[in-house]
Amino acid sequence: MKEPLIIIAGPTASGKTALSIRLAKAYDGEIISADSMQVYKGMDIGTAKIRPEEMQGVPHHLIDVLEPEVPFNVVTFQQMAKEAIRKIRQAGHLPIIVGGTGFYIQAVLYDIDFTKNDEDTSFREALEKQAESEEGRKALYEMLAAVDPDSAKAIHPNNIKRVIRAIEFNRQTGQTMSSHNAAQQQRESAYNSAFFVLDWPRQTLYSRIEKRVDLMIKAGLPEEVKGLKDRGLCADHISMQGLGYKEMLEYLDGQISLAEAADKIRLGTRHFAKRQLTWFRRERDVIWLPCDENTGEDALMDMVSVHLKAKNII
RNA sequence: GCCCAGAUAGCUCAGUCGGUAGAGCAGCGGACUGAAAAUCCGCGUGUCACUGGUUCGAUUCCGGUUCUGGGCA
Repeated sequence: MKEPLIIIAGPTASGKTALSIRLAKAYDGEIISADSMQVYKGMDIGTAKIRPEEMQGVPHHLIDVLEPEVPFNVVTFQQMAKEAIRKIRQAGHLPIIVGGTGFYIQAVLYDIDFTKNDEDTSFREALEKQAESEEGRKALYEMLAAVDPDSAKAIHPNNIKRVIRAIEFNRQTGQTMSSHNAAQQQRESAYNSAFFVLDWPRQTLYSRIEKRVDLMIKAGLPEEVKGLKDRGLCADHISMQGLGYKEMLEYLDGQISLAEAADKIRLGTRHFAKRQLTWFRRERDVIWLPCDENTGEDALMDMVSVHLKAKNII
């Protein structure tokens, strides 16, 4: 029998946190955050991070584990999440992954193989340098087409980030990205899992997002980012690519007004929520939980519990 | 009250020397396997304000009406 695993996913501002706490308390669970920004210490307001008093004693993993200067990525996440699951099971508890980063969830759920590479980034840096010019980008795409035609077909030439990664992957492993992806897609879930996605009417979700962004700014997002900027964080850091952070940096640098920054955050967050939903739609075996203003927490808990019982998770 | 300029996609506007129209943004859809809150791709029918006239044919020209700016009283 595979190990049990609950996943609570959904776009930003869909109510994942509240549901996860209730679930954890009801079924002796511990929470693993699948969020690329909440891992960072000192980034609280802009990430809508759960506050310690809201945790109600439920253990949380992968929140506040890195300094914002440190790069974070899916491989690190996968390692840390697997370790957290192991510990939670050891304690006899139920692991609950909660978050909106679909890629991270998939990496754990299907135990995707991220072949270990060496730490040497000089090759990638050379490719990135080449990508600065129009001709360089063309040459990179042609390089990919020569070495991995299938990936070249699948990746748009403008998506230079993925073109570079596919070239790098081939260089470091001797395999093609396309064959690796095809193999990984065959994987079965590594767990006896229930993958829930909170699903709101689009318009309602968007107004929840707008409200949340306004609250963040009132709650002191500009000051939070000011503090990070003062300690040396800038747009080059991965942590500062987070929504709310990159726009506030522009504001603090005097490039845009506070009102413009707020507009950009609202818009960027709506677009982000849309992308999250696109990801979950293509994911296999997800259980959509329809929500609207009248959906109570109890009703949500009931829906979830029915599925968990059917899968013998509880 | 008079004069002038507008009225075209959800918004800002372009355009049609008369043959029923197109950009940006918004919105929608999609991709994603070591930056993923990142990165990238695709999708444009709308009473061309209303109403008469001229015309084979009017969103386009002409008249009137309404509304919105601006100006003069």
